[in-house]
Amino acid sequence: MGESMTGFKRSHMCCNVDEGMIGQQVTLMGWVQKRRDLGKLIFIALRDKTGIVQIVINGNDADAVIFDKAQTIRSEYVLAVRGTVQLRAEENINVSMKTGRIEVIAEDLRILSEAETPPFQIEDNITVKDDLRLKYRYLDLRRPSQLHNIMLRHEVVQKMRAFLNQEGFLEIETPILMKSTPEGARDYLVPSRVHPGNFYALPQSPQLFKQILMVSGMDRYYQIAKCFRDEDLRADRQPEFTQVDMELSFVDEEDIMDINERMMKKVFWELLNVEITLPIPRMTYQEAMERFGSDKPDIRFGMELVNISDVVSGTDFAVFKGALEQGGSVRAINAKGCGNFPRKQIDSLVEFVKTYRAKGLAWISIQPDGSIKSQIAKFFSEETMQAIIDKMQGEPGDLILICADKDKVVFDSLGALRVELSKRLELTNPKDYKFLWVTEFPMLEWDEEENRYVAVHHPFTAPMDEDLELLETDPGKVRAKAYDIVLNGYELGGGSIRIHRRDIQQKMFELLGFAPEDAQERFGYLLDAFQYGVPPHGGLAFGLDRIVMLMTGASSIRDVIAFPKVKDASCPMSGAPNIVDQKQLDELCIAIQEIAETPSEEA
RNA sequence: GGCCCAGUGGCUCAGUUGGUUAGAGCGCCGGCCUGUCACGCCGGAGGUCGAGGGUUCGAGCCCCUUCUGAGUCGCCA
Repeated sequence: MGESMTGFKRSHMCCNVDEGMIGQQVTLMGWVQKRRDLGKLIFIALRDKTGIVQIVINGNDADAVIFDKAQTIRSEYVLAVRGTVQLRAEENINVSMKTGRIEVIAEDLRILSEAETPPFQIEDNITVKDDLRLKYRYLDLRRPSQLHNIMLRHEVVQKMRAFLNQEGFLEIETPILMKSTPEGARDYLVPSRVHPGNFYALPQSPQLFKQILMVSGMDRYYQIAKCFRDEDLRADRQPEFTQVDMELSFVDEEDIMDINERMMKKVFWELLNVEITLPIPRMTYQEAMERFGSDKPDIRFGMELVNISDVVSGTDFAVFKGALEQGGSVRAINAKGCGNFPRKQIDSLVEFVKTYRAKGLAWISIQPDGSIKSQIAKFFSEETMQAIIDKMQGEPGDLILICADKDKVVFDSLGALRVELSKRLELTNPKDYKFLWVTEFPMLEWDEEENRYVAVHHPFTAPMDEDLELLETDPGKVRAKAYDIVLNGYELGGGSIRIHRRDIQQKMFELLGFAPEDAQERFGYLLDAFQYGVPPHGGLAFGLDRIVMLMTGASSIRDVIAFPKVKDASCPMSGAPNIVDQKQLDELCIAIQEIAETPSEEA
């Protein structure tokens, strides 16, 4: 059992003890990182959130009770230590420790809490499986790298708050229990006890509320907003995540991009010492797709897509011909210096693009002597092969990878392929931060399943003024006043200028296939608000988790969230979600259907 | 739901063509040690090889089923 800390009051954090305090008495509290027992001399590395300091218990000098107690200490015990700061002898200095020039000679010691041996060692550079780490997340968070991530996240939020406050924003909370508007991602539902059979939804974003705040005249709003989406997880996607959400009145796209890039510049400079040159480059959606096959391109490396449809337009080669006849395209990337890839590796690239529904991948390998190896050479004349190589600026040692299909498949496949190649070839440096604005997103996208247009962003996104006429004639071609901020291949945030004209909003609902009463039922409170004087407005929301992930170099947003969920959206530590009492269900008038049992042994 | 990878002491892994008693490092426990800091030295404990079935004289290894986890596609206005 632990001892009381009565009579002990912490005077310093472990790493705040320094050379200026030689001879001074300090009281430290923390966890035992390590006990090194040399017999009559015991060293204890004591750790708190600031780091580690060395405690010394000398068998000749120390009180026998203290020394005996020190011998029982194990890793992760919680201690209170009172002692005197001492300069280490020259030969005992540990230059790799912040406190390596000093140590604390223990005069009194309390074991505040004993500890079981942890299931994994509390130190960096361990490779423990994620589910074990997350089951014992409180231990995992003791590791310096995880602690650092959480601390940096805190700093990022503070910097952003400070910046936005200075720019005249108000931080305002919006409801967590809100109205479900089934459009887009699945909602998490919360049953209402007072209204049996009725449900709240957890917000996928505070979108409508923040627009209404603009109608209220709040002028500039932000919120560190928890958002919820009941969709499958990814390394960069959690069912609950945090957005730095903002909305501004009387602004256009330029104003919003300006404020946000200045905020990013400040955060990266003050926290990482990374200089971001403004303005952040911009690229239209169209250009991003054509050049990188992605609306969130990683522009740290080249290997851009090239359309070679014209070069192969006269071909009889069925794969290319078929793609072109169906309105698709033939595009390629030049994997510089990959001409020496063995067949097995090329085959794995072919398999890779099949994930993206490409039927295959044609390749041309240019040997060091300039000769050509290609599985499609037999279908083309030498002149055509050479024309392809010329267009791809192929040189000896290069590997040209060609995909022919519908544009979407070609873009998805080659876009993902260039990223995959950059990983295999280690072309990118995670400390290299290349921001990009992607602009002029299409406003609508045809949904084959639902047989109607759906909003690419959301139904309140304003069309570009020059495309207004297209709303009537060719809605699929209308571009939106929408913009995404992209960093190293990740969508960090996105936003838009909103529709504030009633006629355009109605047209939009019409195109999306909402009957007027439908729109009123779902979004009526916003439309009502819009009848009472709505300022032109727009906004943006950042994925805080992703920003911090990229800033820390973590490979998953789980590493920058204190208590993340795992792939099946459960929490390995707390065990959520769980089955609830029948009594709770009864109170909510909820009946659970028979859940199909997994075929148990002899059911 | 699809594809793919993984599952062997507490942790991370090795384990040959299917062949004796399944190994290593770290951790843990005990002993020794007054300048360690990845302490050192000596000794020790610890395994249903994810689970079930099959093939075989013999399975950690081969086959089938299944569970768990990771990544990804679908999905994510």
